[in-house]
Amino acid sequence: MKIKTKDKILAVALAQFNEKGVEQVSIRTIAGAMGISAGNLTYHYKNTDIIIYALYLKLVEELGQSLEQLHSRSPDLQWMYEATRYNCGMMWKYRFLLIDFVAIARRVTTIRDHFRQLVVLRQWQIKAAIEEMIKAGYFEPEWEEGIYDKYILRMIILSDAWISDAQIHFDGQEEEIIPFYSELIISSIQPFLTLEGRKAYKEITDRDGLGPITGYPGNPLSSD
Amino acid sequence: MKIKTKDKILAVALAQFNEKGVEQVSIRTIAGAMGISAGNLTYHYKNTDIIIYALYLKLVEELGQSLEQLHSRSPDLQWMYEATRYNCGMMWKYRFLLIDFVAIARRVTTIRDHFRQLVVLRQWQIKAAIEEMIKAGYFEPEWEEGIYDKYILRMIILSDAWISDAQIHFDGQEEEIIPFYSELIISSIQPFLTLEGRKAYKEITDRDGLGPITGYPGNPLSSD
DNA sequence: TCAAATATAGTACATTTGTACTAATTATTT
DNA sequence: AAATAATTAGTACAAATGTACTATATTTGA
Repeated sequence: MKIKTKDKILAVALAQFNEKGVEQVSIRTIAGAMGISAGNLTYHYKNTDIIIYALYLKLVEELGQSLEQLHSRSPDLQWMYEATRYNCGMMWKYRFLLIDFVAIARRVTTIRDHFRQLVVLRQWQIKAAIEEMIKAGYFEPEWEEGIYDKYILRMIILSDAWISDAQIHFDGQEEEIIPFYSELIISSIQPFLTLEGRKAYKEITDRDGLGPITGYPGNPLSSD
Repeated sequence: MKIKTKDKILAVALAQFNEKGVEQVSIRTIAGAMGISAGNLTYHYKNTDIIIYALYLKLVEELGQSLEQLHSRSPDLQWMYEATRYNCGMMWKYRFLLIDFVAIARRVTTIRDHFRQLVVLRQWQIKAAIEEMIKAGYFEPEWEEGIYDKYILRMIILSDAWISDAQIHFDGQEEEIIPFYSELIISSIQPFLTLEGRKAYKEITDRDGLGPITGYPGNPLSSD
């Protein structure tokens, strides 16, 4: 019983944050949607900042769990594909955090510091995976200093930014969004693949019915 | 005299938006910084939304001017480089718009619709430039359907997202930010270049002293 | 059971924000 | 110079927000 209310608050808050954005949600809107008093809500969470922080911790925890699972396997293309897909889903679940991240980081500085470390971790991880796959013959060896470092940075930025893009360019059709953008992110490895890498990549994408981009609304590149 | 106040309001508002974020700025904070009354400010701009919209129009106009200039030349690598550099500077000047874009688009729906069209335009433009450069032998011809379309989309997302990334990972050092990210964006063409393209690219970056990434704070990839 | 801890509702208050208005001042125009 | 328009200051108000507090109600544990 204890835990139930606290968890429900987080769930309702998450839904409201995602739908309306951080600034449009207050203790009172959450309490109102739950049918409890605002005074009661402050008993559990003093203000919205604390709720945001709690949700951030949940995201980090869930991402961490996926990392553990994936860490047990040796990284290959399939691994990269699954990891991206999974992370995109997770981020979409907590999308308000990424959409308003700068504003949130300004309000809750702990999140900013923590996130910085997270990014560093991700960089190491991807770097290791790529090196592995160069050895395995899927990725071209680095033909000039620093190209993979830059690529990793671009990929990480893209991994956080696609949600904002989706929020602006799609209206509503949730089911299409995650497949679309996870493919877009994954496809950034294409120009680095060897011939063998391309073959392996094609196998994976064919299996999942991926191909040229479609469904980007109002898009001249979109083949519809 | 007439115009002066209106323009100064926009200037002060821009500075405050960039520094504190959209939600922390009100008619009163702007008026306070200017030393005029809030009542006076509402005479010129009824509320902050209208100020935001005015600033958005200014950004669009300034970007349009750069497009015109660049349009008179035939697109080559040098052109792409300069365009990126210029656009980055412009976006940094109006960075609050991009940082809180989703929140702003929710508040001022006109901006959202307008921005969607803008993105479509940019896609066409880049697509045309790339086709040109494939013909010129700088870019590899498309070895699989759709790779350039996806690349363009990734590049556009990155072009809007780097500012948020900078806001989180850099503290203060403004001078470094624009060179750093404009190079990061430009470098995304590297894996698509032919041998000849690589040579041309190297010439450009060498001239400007660009190379492997440095200066990304707390970065394992950063060579310091 | 019955005291203590936990949870809930309700109220009140200081701040802030957009908005609307009035009155005064300054520029412009005829 | 007089009249008109444009600009500015100041005030007031309703709505919303975080915060703090009190008073019940409910659960828990000894």
